[in-house]
Amino acid sequence: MHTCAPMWVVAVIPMGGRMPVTIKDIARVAGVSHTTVSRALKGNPAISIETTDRIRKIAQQMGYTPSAVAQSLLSQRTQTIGMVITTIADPFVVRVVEGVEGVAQAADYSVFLATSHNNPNQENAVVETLHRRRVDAIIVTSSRVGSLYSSRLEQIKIPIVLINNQEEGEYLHSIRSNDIQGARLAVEYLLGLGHRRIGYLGCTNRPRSNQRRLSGYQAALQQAGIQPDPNLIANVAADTDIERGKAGFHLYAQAGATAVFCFNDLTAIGLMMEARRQGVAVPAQLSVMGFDNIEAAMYVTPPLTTVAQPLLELGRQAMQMTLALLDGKLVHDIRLPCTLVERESVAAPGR
Amino acid sequence: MHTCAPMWVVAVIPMGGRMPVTIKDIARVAGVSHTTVSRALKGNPAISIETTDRIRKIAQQMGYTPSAVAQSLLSQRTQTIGMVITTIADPFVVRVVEGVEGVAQAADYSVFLATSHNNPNQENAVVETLHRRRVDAIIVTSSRVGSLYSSRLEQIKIPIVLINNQEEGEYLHSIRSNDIQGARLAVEYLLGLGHRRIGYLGCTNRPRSNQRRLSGYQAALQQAGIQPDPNLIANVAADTDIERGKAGFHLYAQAGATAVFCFNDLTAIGLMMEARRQGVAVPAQLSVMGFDNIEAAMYVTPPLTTVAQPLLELGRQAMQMTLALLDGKLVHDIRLPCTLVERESVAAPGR
DNA sequence: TTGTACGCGTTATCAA
DNA sequence: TTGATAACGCGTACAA
Repeated sequence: MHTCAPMWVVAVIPMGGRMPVTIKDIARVAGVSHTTVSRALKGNPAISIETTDRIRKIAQQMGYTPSAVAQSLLSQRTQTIGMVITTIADPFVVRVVEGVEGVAQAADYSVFLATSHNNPNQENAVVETLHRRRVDAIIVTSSRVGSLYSSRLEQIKIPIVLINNQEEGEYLHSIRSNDIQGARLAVEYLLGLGHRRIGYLGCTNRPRSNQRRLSGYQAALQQAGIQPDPNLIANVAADTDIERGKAGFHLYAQAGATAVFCFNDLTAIGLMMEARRQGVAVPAQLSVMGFDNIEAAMYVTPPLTTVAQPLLELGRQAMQMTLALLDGKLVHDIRLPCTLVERESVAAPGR
Repeated sequence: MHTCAPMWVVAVIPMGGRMPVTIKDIARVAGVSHTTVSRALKGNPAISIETTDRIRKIAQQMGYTPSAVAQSLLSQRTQTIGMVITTIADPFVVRVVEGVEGVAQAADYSVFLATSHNNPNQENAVVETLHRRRVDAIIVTSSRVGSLYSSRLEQIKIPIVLINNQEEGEYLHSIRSNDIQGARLAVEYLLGLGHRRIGYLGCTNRPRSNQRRLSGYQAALQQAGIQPDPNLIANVAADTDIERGKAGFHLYAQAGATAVFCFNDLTAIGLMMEARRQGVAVPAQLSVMGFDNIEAAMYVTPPLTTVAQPLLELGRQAMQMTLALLDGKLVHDIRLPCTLVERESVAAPGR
């Protein structure tokens, strides 16, 4: 009697359950113990070549993928890191995330994204969640808090790397760009063009960075023999960076600045928008300098002259530092220099 | 004999190992079984009030956090989803991620971020990694491939939600904005202002969306009794959207368009940059219309008139759909309408 | 060369 | 009211 079963059906592989296939499933099909399967898949030389091949073939056909969950439970390592950010809506953050993710992926680490919305409670909550998930390390960007949950972080004994953090901490590792040097760079450039009445438009929600940039600004002025004028310095509280920038227009209108150095690019863009609305030409009547070099800085009119923070590099090195820490290595904090990006929003002061 | 032990030291709580504390550690300290600890922490009414309180206090002091890894192994659920994106550098993607993450966090899900760089191999690799980590579901944005790994996705029997995907798939769920309607909206607006020679500046790396927007463009023209002129249609291959936009300037220069509808905002911005460089005024001589309504569209000069894709909403609803699927509910694909955002890069054609 | 037994941290079942 | 035991998927020490 002739059946229709084709020659090449060697074994009937049962599939179609909802659960992922495990080494036990493979073991059952292959007629060996799950231990043998485990060894075969890892290329353990103790297992005969034929068995290994056979098992691998079956595993492939059954679409087997090892469970990182089970492996983690055993190894006490999840190959996972948590990235705590204020909000992904911040273009500053985006580049940093990009840097972290790239290095992480290359090192076979996966990244949990967790946003805190600059809210201390939520920041505590996400840290707690990450710990529950047993991430191997945590990277935090631009946190205001730090001190708040520090006692908790003492208990969670995993590497913590802070990027441009606003608080100091003993047991934490940090990496940041050199705000002071960056601010000096900006102001020296303006001075070099002949500006004497230079404004500083700062913020209130990132006190530490703001303070550093202000210091750099003041240092550059003093070195040039100019006494900083308080009227030319404004730390504006506002809902958004753009709003802050618009609100800072008085530095030109009232205080008579010929150039304004802004806390960040979005603030600078806001200032330029307000200037245009008021019919003030940038840079002919007012020079505007940003900080960060976000992507949009290239596209605005005029293209924004700014201080570039090495955002991508900040993220990359943060992840590299994390890997080093996970490797048990000693690391020292890192401060990356900023660079000036000359575009068209700054010119010599009008006569 | 008098010892120095102070009265208030009720128990010596051993701490300071590198491993996180487990319920067994707590059980040892409390002098009960780990089962009791588990029950007490979960508020099981079988455990006496005092024992429960005592155990909870100890757990707190020891800084206990349950291991999601162990819980996942048992429950076969990780409360985790994977988000596959091309690159976080795309402002389009950023908003979508924001939407997904917000809803996920509220539902107590964590999000793995995985970038594919629009590279099919890497896309396969990240899907494999996510499966290894036993994510409960996967959300993919703007994938070109889809078909490539579909056979693999058949084996991984978890919900897959595609956002603005470029390929069709049977067993996949999808959510996207209505490209055709959005494009019609744009072109009808231009027609209403009196434009007759309207260009379309498209791309090659997002064939499906591009085709849909082109269709909408053509439909609007035909409905107005205008035969689409092939010279006014350009699908430009370029490294970046900005480059594509610059390259599309010939639609004005050679083909004599009075308005150009661009595939996306960055393309439109590139076109405006080139126009400015060539001394062509936007919108006086050339109207430029974008698509997406990314953040930068507000800041460029002139502010870009564009079609808003509901990016945040796309992300939100994708995650909500995912939650519904995880809940075993039936869902149907979603198409969200686009809206027109009038700004200043479009005007009536010059006489 | 292969299999058995145990443990990772947690929950569920059954027994006391 | 509490405890012992098994199980989730995997890897490893030890035994055969």
